[in-house]
Amino acid sequence: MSAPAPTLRSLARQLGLSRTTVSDALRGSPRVDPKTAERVQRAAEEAGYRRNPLAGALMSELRRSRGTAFRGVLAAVDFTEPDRPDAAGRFHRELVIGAETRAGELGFKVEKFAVGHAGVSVQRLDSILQSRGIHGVILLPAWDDPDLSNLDWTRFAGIYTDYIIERPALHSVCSDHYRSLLAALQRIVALGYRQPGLYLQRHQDERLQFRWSAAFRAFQESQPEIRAIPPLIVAAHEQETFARWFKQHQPDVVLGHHTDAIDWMAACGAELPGRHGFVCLNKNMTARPCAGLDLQPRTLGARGAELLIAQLQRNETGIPEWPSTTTIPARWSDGPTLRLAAP
Amino acid sequence: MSAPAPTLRSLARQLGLSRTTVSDALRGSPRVDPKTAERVQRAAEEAGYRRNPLAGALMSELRRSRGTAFRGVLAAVDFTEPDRPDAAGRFHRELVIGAETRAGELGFKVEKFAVGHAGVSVQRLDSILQSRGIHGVILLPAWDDPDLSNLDWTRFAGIYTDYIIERPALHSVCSDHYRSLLAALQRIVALGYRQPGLYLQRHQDERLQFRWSAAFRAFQESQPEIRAIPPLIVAAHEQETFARWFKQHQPDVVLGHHTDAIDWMAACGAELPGRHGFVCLNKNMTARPCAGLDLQPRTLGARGAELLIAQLQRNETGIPEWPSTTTIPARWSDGPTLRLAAP
DNA sequence: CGAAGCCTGCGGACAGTCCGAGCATGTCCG
DNA sequence: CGGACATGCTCGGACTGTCCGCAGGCTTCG
Repeated sequence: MSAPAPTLRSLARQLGLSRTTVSDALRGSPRVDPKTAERVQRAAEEAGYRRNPLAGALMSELRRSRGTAFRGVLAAVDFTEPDRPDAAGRFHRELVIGAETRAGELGFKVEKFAVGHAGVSVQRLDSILQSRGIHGVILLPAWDDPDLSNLDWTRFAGIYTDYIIERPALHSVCSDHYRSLLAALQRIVALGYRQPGLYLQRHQDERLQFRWSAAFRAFQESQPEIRAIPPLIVAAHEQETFARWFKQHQPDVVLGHHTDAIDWMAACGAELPGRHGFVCLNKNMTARPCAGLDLQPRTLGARGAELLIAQLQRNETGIPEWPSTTTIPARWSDGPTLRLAAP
Repeated sequence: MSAPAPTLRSLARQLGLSRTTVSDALRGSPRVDPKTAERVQRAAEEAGYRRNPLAGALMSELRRSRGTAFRGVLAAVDFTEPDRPDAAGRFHRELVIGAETRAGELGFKVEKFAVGHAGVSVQRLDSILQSRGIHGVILLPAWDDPDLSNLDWTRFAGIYTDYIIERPALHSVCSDHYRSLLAALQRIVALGYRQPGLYLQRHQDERLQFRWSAAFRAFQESQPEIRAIPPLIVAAHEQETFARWFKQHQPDVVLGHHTDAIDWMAACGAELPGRHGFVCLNKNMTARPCAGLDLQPRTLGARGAELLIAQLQRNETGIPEWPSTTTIPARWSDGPTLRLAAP
């Protein structure tokens, strides 16, 4: 019943062979005599031997790297684009810091590469990565649809730090915008606000397949005590459009990316953080202090590195059959544009 | 430049201590002299020592289980509940099959456990898992909120196959309901339908934080050529309620879980799959052939096992600081309740 | 007949952990 | 004061599976 589980060594003893030969035989190495191999395999099956997966993973990694200092390098690839907002730079830097830190803990290094507009071509990147022996690629978020299908993905494992997962469809990590906005609204209501308004640039909502506005409407629908205000979704930010919407619908709190709206609200007679409030939907994209959501780029970068390294350790490259998206909720952060307790 | 990476042994040699003492010191064991411990920690930091997580995972497992060697076992835990719909059984079985298959490829086995109502208590589960040396737990979806915070999570790594990630908040894998519904609607519109209607049980939408209805409304909002029909969201399925809604709003295609609705539509004079259509939102929960979404329980189970094993290989147990949700899109599946091309 | 090459199998080294053993020092009590 | 016992600290052994180098025996061929 409780016989000790068979190991390579016990099996070898029983067969009168060395553990090495048994190991080689079970993995089908050409170094062992086919007759011996078959004998070993039969004995292993009879004894119910199962190789320890942890030991296997450790040893193959150990012997392969042969004492060299670092075990692997990941590439962080940035698409330089002419029309990307400058503020995105900070978000990117934080993502990379998170990835670097976590990768370091797991024995990997991260190196940055720029592609497109102000960087190298995709072809060139391919050959650089090949010659450097880099097999893990972290793709930083791009403003427009990037296209990396030209990379020879049979040799790489990759991960996006964004929702956009086409061309090619790889695994990705990103914020859980939907859930985070619901949580933020619950918080806001707990603070006594009753007429939340959403203010977005159309491109930003479309990029996320309308997750911001969908969560907002779902919340309005599920909370009868809230007065439903139609979201203001614009092509470009303009004070006049905003002011018209604000005066017509009179939201007592506005959620949005564009922090200039704080001034525009004030210009319309709003009192922040007393009767009115402003919540920023991505605090990492603005330098202005305010309450809002921290989309946690560091944590995202860290989890991305983790997922990528797990793939490399399983020796998996290429485009996954079913790409998955791993999301992390945003962290709420208080600030001077919102009251701290219900009045 | 490329000095060999410092190991426990090299560090010990350099300090004139044994590898054991160094290991104990770095892990804060009370067995070492605090002065020695500090000396070791400083030296380790200086040398840039980083412990190999794979070796750590292997060794702690190996030495802890003494004899009954680690053979990589995961527990699939099912919450037996009196009020869960029977159809859920099939979804669960598929999840487990997916997990078993993928785990097998990675050298792990899966064993099933039942908790609650018709199974063991959480306390009992804890001691069973401990004594069996199992450290990876896959939590199958529950109809109501399960509570597993009584498990001693410092010793386990766990993953949910569901959105619900409270008590405690672990990582999870589940379908991307939001994105899948958007994709399904796009497909339906391409087939020429113009008045899609959504039919849900309230509990099912609430469980997913309204993701079904939110995606539906977001699609209506973004597609002006669609006639917006208010979703029918009921406490319990009743033909009369459905018929009233159907006759009033006249959807030409209905999306829902409850396949009886197909008969109810026909009773209202609908022609399937000609002028009208029905799309099932979870084909794995019904035996009736129809068009709809395959939420891919096998793929979910496989990815869950993968994520869990990656944690075990990093020797990570306990409740993660930032729980993440990994989602996989549903697969579209044609069927006899929907036309195959635009008329 | 000797050198070269192949086939087959073996031993060493490697990672970090845990337990029991061992040694030195301190304490207590007869 | 000395033996018994306790405590604090350190060390060595054993454990997992893999990979490379090495060695002994055999065959081949000039």
